[in-house]
Amino acid sequence: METQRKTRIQMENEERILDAALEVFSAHGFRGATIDQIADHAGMSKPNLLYYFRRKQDMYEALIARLLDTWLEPLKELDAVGDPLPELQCYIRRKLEMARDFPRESRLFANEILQGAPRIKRLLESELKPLVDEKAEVLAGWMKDGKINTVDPRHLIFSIWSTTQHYADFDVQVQVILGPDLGAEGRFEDAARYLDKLFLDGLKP
Amino acid sequence: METQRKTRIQMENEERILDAALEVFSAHGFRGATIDQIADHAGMSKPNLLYYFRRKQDMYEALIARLLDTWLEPLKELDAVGDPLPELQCYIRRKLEMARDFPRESRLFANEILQGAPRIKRLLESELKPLVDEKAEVLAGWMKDGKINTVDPRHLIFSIWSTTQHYADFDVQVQVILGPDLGAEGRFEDAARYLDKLFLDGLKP
DNA sequence: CGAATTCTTGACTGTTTGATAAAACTCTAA
DNA sequence: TTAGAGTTTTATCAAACAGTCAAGAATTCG
Repeated sequence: METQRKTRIQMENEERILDAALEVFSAHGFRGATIDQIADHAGMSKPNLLYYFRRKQDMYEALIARLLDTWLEPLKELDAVGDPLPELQCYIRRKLEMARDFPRESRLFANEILQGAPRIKRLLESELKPLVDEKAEVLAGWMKDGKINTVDPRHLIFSIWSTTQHYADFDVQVQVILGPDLGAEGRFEDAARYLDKLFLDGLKP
Repeated sequence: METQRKTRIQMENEERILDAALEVFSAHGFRGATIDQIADHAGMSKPNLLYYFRRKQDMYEALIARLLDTWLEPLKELDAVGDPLPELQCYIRRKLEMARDFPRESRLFANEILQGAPRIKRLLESELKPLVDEKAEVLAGWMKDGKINTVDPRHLIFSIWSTTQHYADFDVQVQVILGPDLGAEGRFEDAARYLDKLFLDGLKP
C-alpha cells in the first residue's frame, strides 16, 4: 500500500479547515459547533469541507492529535538535572505563555475535559498519565533532596495547570474583573509576577 | 396584578426539571444539551416540560439565577475583621468543598464562561465584579498591615478559584492521573492539604 | 359531587444539521 | 494538448431538534 502523497491544494485546505475548526470548536465545544460555522470560517462550502474531512468528528480528532504534543511539550521539558526552583518557575512561565499565545487550544482541551473527555480519555491514559507519573518522580526526587518544599507532586502539577490555564479558559471573567484598561500584555505580566510569588513564597508575610 | 401562587405540583416539577437541566447542561453545555435529554432525566414528556419552561433558555436562566448566589457565598463570607491567614484558609477550604459537593454547578459555570459567557456576562458585571472589588480591598488592607504577603489581590482570588474548581471541572483528568484507587474523599483530603501548604508557604524549602 | 382549573400527552410543524450523490469544473503531468 | 486525477458546487436527504396545539386526564375547591 503506497503512502498517499498530498497535493498542494490538499495541504492548504486542510490547514485552513483545521484553523477554522479550532476557532469554532474551542468557542462552542464539539456538539455546539456546526459544520456550517466551520465552513464559513474556512471560506468554503460545506460539501467541499466534507470532501477533506468526511465527518465532523474527523476534524476534531485531527485537531486533538495535532495539539496534544504541543500542549504537553512544556512539561516534557521539565528537566531533572536542572536547578529545581528556576526549572519550576520556567515551567510555570511557559504554561502561562501558552495560555496567552494559544488560548483556543487551551479552551478546546478545557471543553473536552469538562464534558467528560469522551473522545480523548484513552489518549489521556496513554500519553498524559505516563508523562505526569515520570515528572512526579522528578519532583519527588527534588523534595527528597530538600530542594523544594515537600508536597504532593501531582497536586502541584494540577495547581500549575489550573492557575495558568485559567487566564485562557476564563478570559471573559478575568476581563470583567480586571477591566479592559490594562491590555492583554499587562494582564499577562501581572499574572506572571503573581504566580511567581505564590509558588515561591506563598501568602505568609 | 396579583402575584401568582404556585401549586404543589408546580413546585415539585420545576424542582425536578431544574435538577435534570443542571445534570444535562453541566455535562454538555447549553447548545450541546437537548430538551429531550432533560425531559428524559426529569422523567416527563417534552411537551410537559415545556409547559413549565416554555423555552430551553428559560431553564438555563432560571438555573443560573438560582446558582449564582450559592456560588458567590463563600467569597461574601470572607471577613475583614477576621484573622487574615485563617480567614483565607477557610475560604480556600470552602471553595474546595463546593467543588466536591457541587461539581455540576461548577461545570455549568465553567461551560458558560469558557464559551464567552454570552448569557451571563451582564450578571458578572453587576454581581461578581463589585463583590470582587470589595474583597480585593479587604485583601489589600491585610497586605498593607503586613498580615499577608503583598501580591495582586485579584490574581490571588483567581488562583483560589482556579485551583479549587479544577477538581470539579477537570475531574476526569484528575481521576486519570491520580488513579481510581483513592476515593473521591481521599483525593479531597490530599488536595486540601496541598492547597493549604501552597498558599501558606509556597514551594521554597 | 361537579365544575373550573391545572396538568399531561400524542401528533405535529418548521428548521437546523450532518452527511451524500453526481455533475461540473480545474489542475497537472505525460 | 489532453486524459485522468483532483476539486468544487448544486441539489438533496434523513435525522435531530426546538417548540406548538388541541384534546384528554387529573386535581382542586366550592
